[in-house]
Amino acid sequence: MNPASSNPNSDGTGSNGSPSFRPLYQQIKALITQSLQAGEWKPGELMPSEVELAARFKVSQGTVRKAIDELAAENLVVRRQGKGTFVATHHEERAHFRFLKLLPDEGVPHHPDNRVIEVKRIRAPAEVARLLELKAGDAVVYIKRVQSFDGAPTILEELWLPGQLFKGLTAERLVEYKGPMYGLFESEFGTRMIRATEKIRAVGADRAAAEYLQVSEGTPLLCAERVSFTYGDKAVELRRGLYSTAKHHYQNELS
Amino acid sequence: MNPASSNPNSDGTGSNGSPSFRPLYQQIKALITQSLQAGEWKPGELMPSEVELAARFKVSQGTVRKAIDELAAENLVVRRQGKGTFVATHHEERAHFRFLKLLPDEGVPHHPDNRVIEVKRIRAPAEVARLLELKAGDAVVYIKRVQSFDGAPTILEELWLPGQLFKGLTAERLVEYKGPMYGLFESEFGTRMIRATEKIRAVGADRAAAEYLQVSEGTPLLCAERVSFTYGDKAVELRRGLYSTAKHHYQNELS
DNA sequence: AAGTGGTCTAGACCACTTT
DNA sequence: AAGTGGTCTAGACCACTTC
Repeated sequence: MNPASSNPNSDGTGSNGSPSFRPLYQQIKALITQSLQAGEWKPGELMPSEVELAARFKVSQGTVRKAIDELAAENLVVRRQGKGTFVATHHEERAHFRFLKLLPDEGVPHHPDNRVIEVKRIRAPAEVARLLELKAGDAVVYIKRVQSFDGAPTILEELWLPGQLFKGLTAERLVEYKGPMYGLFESEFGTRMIRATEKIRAVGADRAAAEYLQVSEGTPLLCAERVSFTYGDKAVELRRGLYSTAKHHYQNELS
Repeated sequence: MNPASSNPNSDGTGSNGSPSFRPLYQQIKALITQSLQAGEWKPGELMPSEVELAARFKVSQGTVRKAIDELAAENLVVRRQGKGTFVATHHEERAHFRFLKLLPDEGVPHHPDNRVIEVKRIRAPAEVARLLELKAGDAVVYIKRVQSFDGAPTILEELWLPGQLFKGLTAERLVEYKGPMYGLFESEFGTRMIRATEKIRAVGADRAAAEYLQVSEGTPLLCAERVSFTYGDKAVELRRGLYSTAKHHYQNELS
């Protein structure tokens, strides 16, 4: 029999009954993504080999390969030649700077020191609820913190997280935890950020911001409003950061 | 004969004599890139089909395919099923907004109106020369312009371009030209921007900027310093933009 | 030596566009 | 009907890691 004639799409309709053509490798990709989301393999863990997955899904290795290629391009998994494919994790140096875009004008980038100002549970304001795709009044965790580089306070950040997903999150756990916050979210709360959108503006420091960042009132600051998403494009974090750009800048690549 | 045994890399050294392994498809990719750079196929034009290229380079279609896949991922070419592969061009709606990151807070994005303030040829200041990888004192074209959305001046931009590459560039040609500036550079000067890096800061409007953008002095503005590159990672543009972010924001995707 | 991801090939067929 | 890019397969071999 000809190989391609065993393609379940040969009848012109996808296996879901939809009339439009859906490549096999994308269906496989969706299945693997579901397993990732369900936690069948945890962040940092080794996934089954391409050969195993091909057998499991009854497709050729090349088809599994193409599915994993896309997952790797989206930073959901990491391939390592000779070792295998691993579930991506925020507990890696390389992942840290993908979401920390503020770099020093001179010198090598390093991790900021964190000072937690406030953690509380509140009802979501309308604007927050809208961006997090919640109902107004739903519980959210509110976090306020300041990050410093070389002792100089540089980032004033406020976060809003769906209360449902972050039940045991307290100031203590946030302070205790060493490493990036997304690592904490991933390990302790099973919520993995995979992409985000940011809207950036220039604003003047109000009195509170000026005090936290030790600048004078009215100093121009970068204001970055971030909405982060986990699997299935579900919004799971709203973050508003005020960046002092006296000795740092927001680095971006256009391509 | 076994197919793979005809791989010229089988001896463990690349055809360039380097000791490290270099996949065939990357060599093909480099050859195609050279043809793009040399202008063998112009922006917007149809390229040879995968079958033709495979014959030309004496490799399988799959190998050419993988090379073109990467070129498409880097936005150097555009694939269109049933039609062929085309050289990417800035004369397309889709390309415009890849380098125009400032979007309106509300409503649909549209193209700005341009007002050219100044065009002159000068000797490159040290800082400009450094970023453009020129010698200090080399000739550069300096451009200053204001861009408006709905009649409201929003972007004050200064540009520095290597004089060598932009010999006939005058204010007249800049004003006459309809469409995005990168389109002009591509068609009239044979220089195609393919990627850029930006450093973004918040600054206060100085007196000149305040006047051009019709805001009060000291108003916080986004300052975006862009270095653009053409084939071979050669820097070909320095651009410093001041953005009024009262009704617009810089939109970015993190992934 | 065995297992993994990575490369390359050859061939078939599908989806889409144009003739 | 013919040509293009897109998908899928099967098989071989390479580079790298581990045992």
